[in-house]
Amino acid sequence: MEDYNPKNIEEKWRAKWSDDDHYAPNGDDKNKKLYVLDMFPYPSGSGLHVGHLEPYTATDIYSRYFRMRGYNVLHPMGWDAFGLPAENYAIKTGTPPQETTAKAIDTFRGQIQRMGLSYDWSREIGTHNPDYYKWTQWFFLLLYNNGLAYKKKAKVNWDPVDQTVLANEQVLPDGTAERSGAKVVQKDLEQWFFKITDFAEELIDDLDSVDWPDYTVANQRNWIGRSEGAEIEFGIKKKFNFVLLHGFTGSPKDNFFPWLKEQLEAQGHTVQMPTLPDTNEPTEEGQVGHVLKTCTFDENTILFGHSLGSVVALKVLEKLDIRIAGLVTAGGFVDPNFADEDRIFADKFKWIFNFEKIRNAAGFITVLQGDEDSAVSDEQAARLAQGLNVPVVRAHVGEDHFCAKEEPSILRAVVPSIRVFTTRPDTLFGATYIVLAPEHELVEELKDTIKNWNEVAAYVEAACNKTDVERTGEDKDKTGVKLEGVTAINPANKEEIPIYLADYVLAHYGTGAIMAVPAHDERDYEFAKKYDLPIMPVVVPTVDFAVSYIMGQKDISKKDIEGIGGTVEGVTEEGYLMVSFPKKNADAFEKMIVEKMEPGFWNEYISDETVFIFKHRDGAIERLILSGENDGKIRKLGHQFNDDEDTDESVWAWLGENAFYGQFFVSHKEGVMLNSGQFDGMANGEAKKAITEFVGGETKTTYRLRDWLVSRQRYWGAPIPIVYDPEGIPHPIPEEHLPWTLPTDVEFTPHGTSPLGQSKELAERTENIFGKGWKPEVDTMDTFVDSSWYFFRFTDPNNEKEFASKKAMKYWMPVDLYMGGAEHTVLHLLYARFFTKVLNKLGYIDFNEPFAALRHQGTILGEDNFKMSKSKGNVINPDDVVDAYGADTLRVYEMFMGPLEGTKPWNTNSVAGSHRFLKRVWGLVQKQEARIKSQEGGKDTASNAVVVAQHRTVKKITEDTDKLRYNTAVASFMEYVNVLYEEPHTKEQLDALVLLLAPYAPFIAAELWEQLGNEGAVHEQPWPQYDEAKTQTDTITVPVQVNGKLRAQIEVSADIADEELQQQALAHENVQRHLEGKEPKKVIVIHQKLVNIVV
RNA sequence: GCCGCGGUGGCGGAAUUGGUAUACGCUCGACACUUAAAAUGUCGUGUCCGCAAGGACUUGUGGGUUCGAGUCCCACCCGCGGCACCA
Repeated sequence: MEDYNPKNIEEKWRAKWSDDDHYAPNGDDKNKKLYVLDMFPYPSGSGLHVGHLEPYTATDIYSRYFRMRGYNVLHPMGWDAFGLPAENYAIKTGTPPQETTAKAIDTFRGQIQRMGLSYDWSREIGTHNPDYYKWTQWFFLLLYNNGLAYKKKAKVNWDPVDQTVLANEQVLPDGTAERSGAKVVQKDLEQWFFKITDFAEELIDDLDSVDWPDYTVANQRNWIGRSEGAEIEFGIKKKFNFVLLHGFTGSPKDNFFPWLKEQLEAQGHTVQMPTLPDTNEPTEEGQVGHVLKTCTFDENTILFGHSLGSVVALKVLEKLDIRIAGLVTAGGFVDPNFADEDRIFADKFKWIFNFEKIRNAAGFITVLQGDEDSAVSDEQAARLAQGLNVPVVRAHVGEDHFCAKEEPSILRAVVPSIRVFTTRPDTLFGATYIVLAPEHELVEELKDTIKNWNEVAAYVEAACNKTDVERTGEDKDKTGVKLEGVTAINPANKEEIPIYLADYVLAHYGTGAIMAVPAHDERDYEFAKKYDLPIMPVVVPTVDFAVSYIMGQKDISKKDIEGIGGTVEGVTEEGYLMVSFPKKNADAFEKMIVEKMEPGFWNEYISDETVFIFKHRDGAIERLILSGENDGKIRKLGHQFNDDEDTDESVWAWLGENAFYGQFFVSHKEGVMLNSGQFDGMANGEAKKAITEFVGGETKTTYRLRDWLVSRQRYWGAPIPIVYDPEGIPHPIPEEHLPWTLPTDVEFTPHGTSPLGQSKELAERTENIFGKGWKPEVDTMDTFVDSSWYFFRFTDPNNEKEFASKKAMKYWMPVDLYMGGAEHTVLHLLYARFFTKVLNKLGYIDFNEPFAALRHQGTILGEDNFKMSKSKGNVINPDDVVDAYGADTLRVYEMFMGPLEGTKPWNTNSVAGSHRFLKRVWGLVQKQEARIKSQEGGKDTASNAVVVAQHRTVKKITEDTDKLRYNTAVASFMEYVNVLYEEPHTKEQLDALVLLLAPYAPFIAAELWEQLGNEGAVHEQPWPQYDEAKTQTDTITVPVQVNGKLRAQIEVSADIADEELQQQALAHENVQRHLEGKEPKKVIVIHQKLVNIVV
């Protein structure tokens, strides 16, 4: 009888299983395919830790289990090999990342193979291999060619010491860099982005279709952050002096001109609308001269030109020696080359412009281009905009080339206004000021109008120099500055309201501007309090108010209120205590009032949501009750006892007078409109829509999600496949030049620019292929790009023509079980889903979500309950555990520790316990050999108990393995083995045990299967079956309760009738004793389960 | 603050769909084997009362529903994770 020696058997079987594709899928039955995937690791220099092994073992058990059930299982492994640690190591030591990475991968692979994990090594991939990143680059081009990758200037965190860009996560709350401790500055850099925001809606909606942990789905939703609301336009209170110039063959009576004039004059502006001379044969001198002669210009002038009128406008500005408020063009151009026909005026104008002069002569400039303009091409518009250094603004036109009688987009563009995004359009009447983000473009536009410009400019500069962290983190004390000399008009009530600049409004969210409603928004409230701005409640919460002055004998504290399930809603400035509590607690509430205050309190007026407002007032016995019904109406105050008091006060009058609204109104989002003109009395939910329509606003959904910045000023990543022509215009590298390889002639020490910039080879390569003066992009891609598509590659890893064939993806995808760390609940999963949606949209695949089911493993802590770390010295090295106990023990222990997703501490004693269990399994089989010998000729028998245990165990392990409940599965193994030690059994029970154990402890199972004299490999056997009938015992123990308390256990035949069971239960001695001679009122018999006798 | 998850012995954790709470393992104690230790085996191990039979209490706290609640409902407390001046 041999002792269990894991070292020997594990070596033996590992050698047998060592060929690359030992575990390659080999069937083609689509109905029985299973793709089981681990999040592939970053191969770090320090090797695998025990935490890696938990998910790997979990998916391995799952894969082996389904193989035994006849499934065609794809279970691959690879390396997320690009990344910072290897590069940082290179900076320190000069060792190229290629070398360290290759070494680390070998270590990882060796450790993984040692654990008996059944990966198909013929599909191994590494993201750093040119064969792989060729396709990463191909994906970049796919996005680029479909308008989903673009370059723009972005504000980034720059560490002046390390000379590199930092992620937001790497900047501490005090604005210093986590690593270097240097003060991080904001720097504008040209960066590449992926347009993930285009998919925000699907990324949220499709979460409904996946089997993922709740919190992962919630985190994704949270991150994407959908808000439904409206955009509303606020006019600026200022009288402008408009000069409107019509176009070629036009007149002020044509098109939208009369309408526009009427609209502007209605808003109080003055309008000059000259008839330009020789409209059918215009000349520059004639038209420009006429305008300069007949129109007056001042700093409040807004010059507008339609079509040729815009050319006239430009020429006029060239000649003006004062600065006007703004310039707007619609269908304008600076280039006489028309696609359709030549224009007669083409050589009557000089097509050279002094753009610099023009730009300086106008406060703001807007270039409008209608959709599909047949007269002016997009290119002409773009040239105009480029000269003026502004973006082209796309406008929906009423008719081609802005020729309708009404053109609202022009009206909007011509009058400076502020567009805000709000989720609470119902509170529009309560908007008492406007806040712009410091970066808001309007600030610059209004430069000439703002009286305190120096102060404003200083605030803007200070805000722009702050990092995001500084602006949003730590003390959120609100700061801001008022724009003097400019006010806005609330479009709902036409009130004039001030405009502030404050950094609590973020430029990149919504429109970068908000309407502030201090009565219904905490932040606005705080700001309003600080700057003494008016607060106007417009929604009264749908609750009843009961207002009471009570004789204050004892104080009611917050604790008293909460003790009876009430909520303290707030304290008014005058010291009133506002309280609400559920109606069912009314009695308790009254009791408290009586105890604390005075007798005879009432509760018949309390509804489900009643807010009480108390005021202690010595001697006063006055009660004011407002409403006994909650019907959404605003009630007048009434007096319960003191009829001589004034009863005409409105809720609002009372509340307003006491000015407690901050907290209370903000926390109640539902209610009835008030102070909102015609909308008074409407439910606020309805008012959202009604008020949006009333002011011509637009319903809008906004997302928190921002586009994905993929540029990294780093070496160890996939180079971005872009080159720049001598004018600096980016061009995609044609596919035939992929992989666009990472150069090796670089130094790793940071210089503040991307390491690729130093490469001579890369520069020469670029010029050789594209021509003199062409330059390569020197940034590499975020490593999250590499991992956003690797699961596709595994389905077809050696394909040289495509990233994966449609056939292979159709067969294998989506991933049936994806296992990995909870730290990836947001970024990696979001990016992978984004790539999948792009491929779906472009017709490469026909599914929408890459990972059908997802599970996370929890963290394994050190024995001291702290996270394992070198500095704490609590790291468990898996190699040591394997050396001491074998891989099977480590596998079984990690599965037995607790639920997969839980955080749990390592416990060396428990490892020994798992080892003991395997030794006991081993011992059973050794004894079996001896038993067979001693029983030669005799008869093998198994007890009933053992047969029942066998079938129950098969059932339980099958169910638990299906559901990845491995901890309870291992517990069942232990119970079964305990039974086998006590009861006579045959080889059948041992075979079942070894088969069940095969996915969990593959080495010992293989060895014992052989020792039991069975043919073939244990892992290729069919999964054992159980017989439901054999899971039942002949007799059962039924608990008997008296009044719900356990008083006896009776042993009865399993097929006993309920009546018989009841009789036996009643007959039991201890039961009789507890009945104390009384007749049972009721006896509850749960078939085969329980008897409860009620007396 | 908002969203999500959880709270059960000395520890990790079980408990079907409302039906014997504490399975399984660890720890600890006693015993057996041994010159001894390790290993192994047997028994015990929620708290309290009791020699025992038996009884009382117990799943974060307080209420509720039910013949019966760890499980369902209400309120609260605590812990973990995510987001956080996102209008």
